[in-house]
Amino acid sequence: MTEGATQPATRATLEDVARAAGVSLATVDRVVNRREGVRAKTVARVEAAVAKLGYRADLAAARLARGQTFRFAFVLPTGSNSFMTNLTEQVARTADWLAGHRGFIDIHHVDVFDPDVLAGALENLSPAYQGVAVIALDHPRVRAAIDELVARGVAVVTLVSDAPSSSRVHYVGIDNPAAGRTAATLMGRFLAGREGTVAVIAGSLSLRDHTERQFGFHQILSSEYANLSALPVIEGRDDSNRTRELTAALLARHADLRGIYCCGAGNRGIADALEASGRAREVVWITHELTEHTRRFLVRGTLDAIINQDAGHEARSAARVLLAHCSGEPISPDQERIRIDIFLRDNLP
Amino acid sequence: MTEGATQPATRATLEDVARAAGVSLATVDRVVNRREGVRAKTVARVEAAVAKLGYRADLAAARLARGQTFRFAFVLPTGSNSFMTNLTEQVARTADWLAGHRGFIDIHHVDVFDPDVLAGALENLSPAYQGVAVIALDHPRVRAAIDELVARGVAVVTLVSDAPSSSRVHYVGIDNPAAGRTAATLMGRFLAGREGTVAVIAGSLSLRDHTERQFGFHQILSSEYANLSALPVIEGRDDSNRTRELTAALLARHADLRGIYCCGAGNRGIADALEASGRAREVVWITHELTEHTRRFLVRGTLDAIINQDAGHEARSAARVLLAHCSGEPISPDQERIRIDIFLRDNLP
DNA sequence: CAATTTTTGAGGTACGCAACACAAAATCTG
DNA sequence: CAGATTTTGTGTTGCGTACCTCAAAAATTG
Repeated sequence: MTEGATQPATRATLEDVARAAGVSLATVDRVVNRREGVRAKTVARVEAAVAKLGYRADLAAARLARGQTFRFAFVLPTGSNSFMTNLTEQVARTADWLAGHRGFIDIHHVDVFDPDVLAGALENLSPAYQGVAVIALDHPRVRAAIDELVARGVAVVTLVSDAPSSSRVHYVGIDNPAAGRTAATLMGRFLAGREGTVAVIAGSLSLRDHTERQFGFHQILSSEYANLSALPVIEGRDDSNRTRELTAALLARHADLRGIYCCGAGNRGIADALEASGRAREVVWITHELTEHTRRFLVRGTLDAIINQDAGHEARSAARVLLAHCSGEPISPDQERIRIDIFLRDNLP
Repeated sequence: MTEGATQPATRATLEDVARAAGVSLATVDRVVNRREGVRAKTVARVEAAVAKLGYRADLAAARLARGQTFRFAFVLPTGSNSFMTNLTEQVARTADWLAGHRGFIDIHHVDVFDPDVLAGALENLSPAYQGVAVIALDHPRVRAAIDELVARGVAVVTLVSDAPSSSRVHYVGIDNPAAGRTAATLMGRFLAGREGTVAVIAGSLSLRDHTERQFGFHQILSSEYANLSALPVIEGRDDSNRTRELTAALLARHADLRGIYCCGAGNRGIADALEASGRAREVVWITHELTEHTRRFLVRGTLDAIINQDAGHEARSAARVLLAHCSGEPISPDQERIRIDIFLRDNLP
């Protein structure tokens, strides 16, 4: 049977509310926009009418009337790897979407790995921005720069990499320790009791996200998989040539190497070394970020799993959060939570 | 250095375009809304001005001026399991959001497992709806009902369960065969070479999504994991009591049972039986849908992995697709693709 | 060149709300 | 009860676009 919760066919306007409450439009306006000078009794009457008619402000009309426009700056790394390239493109697409909603995004490219350069860029941002999204570094100067922006009334969200001790209003990105733990569980279960060593390759241990991932990874590996022992973390600087050599050396030195967890970039180097060694099939390799390269390695079977964060979601979420913050609307945490995606060969998008 | 792609501080309006092109507002309107009666030469001039100024219609203003409102019907199952309850809630939340964008959602509860009832419900839907989202059944009568709606100019999207041979404009849901393959790969890898049998429990094989999942599961299991042999599929009718008994019987009969893949509901019964048998730790159990129950089983270690589809995403996506379709806007396939989530204990949201 | 058709311009209204000014009414104060 | 104060009503304008009418201008035709 089709028993539906049928709603009124047409939306109630402010005028309808005014009529229903027996007050004027101005009073309703005062109530819904929480302005002063209305008796509590009247407020109650208006709110009752709002509830009764199910009045909801027409966001389109409200934004039009307010006539506000928003300018946001996205501070992203220069050059860089496939993930960052993709993120930049997703931000550009988001900008395109925002343009239809009275919002503008400027993309600023900065060397985000240098705290001074990054902090300087944040300090010199035009005061025209109501919001800033930045791939942060958890460094005192950067933190100070963020805090100053926030103090100036600018909404700041950190993107992909957080600065938790700063006063940013929101972090858009994954829980990195949890991502590391996820990788460790996959590694442990895929190796199912076999004994041997596992290597961890990070970009740089001065990057908070890489550190957190390897922390989570070690945590689970050591507590749950006694059969596996982790080798000291190697820093590959997110560079393929360097990771190629490091991986080749690893494979040569450790005959009992069972797994590689790469919590940064430089995957092409790892793939080359693994495939050259002839041990690609037996060594379980888990890495981060779905790119055209890692996709290929996964399909080919060299790579066993990808832990991913969806750059498109991150870009859109950052824009939504900034927009909501600037226009005083609430955000739904559910929708803005960035998930830790696991990709196997079978569930690739 | 902060070299940014700085955009104009304020958006260009139709008037700006008119001025730049040296024509009147009416002409610009004719061009941007593709009305007739404008010389090709003039069209080109206006379009050049649009491009030069980077004009983008203000969606808020456009929608306001058009004054259209949209009514959508969501046809969901009556009563039912945790997943459907959650989906219903997410649809309600989406309705709340849509209300701010001149859209209304009515939720109709129907026994979607009965093709005649479902088809009847679709046939009797009020003609006031511009769009319908339905958890479909791939059955001739249902297909015909969908086709008729589409023929009447109603946008129809299938939700969670598809009717691919119908003329629905979009399917919002996961790739079920791929989900089954994903489960099989996890099963195969978690069992890592051990020999034995694997059971598959479906709700009903007349449900397309369940069939597709078990198809994908068997496909990978038989081709890649010769060490594991699948038992005949069991139909648990998504009922916990029934699955409890069936699982208990399975465990009693098959000492070499290594894994259980449940591609439907009834998980509480499986958990009970597994835990009662004392073999919860050694048997790899993989199931679908993250609910409060499956979350608990996963954390406890009884359950090894959850294949999930995000009900919130699905609800929002369906609404966005319907809205876009009705207002002639394009959709971005990227954003509307529903992912096959894998949840381990470590990456639970 | 006149008559006809096509193209363009000018101008208006409406959408629902925000924001403001000012007057009128109600309430409170001394 | 007069005066001061608070609360409410009336009215206006503008946001950027859609859509409409009617007239003016330009191009095309016979």
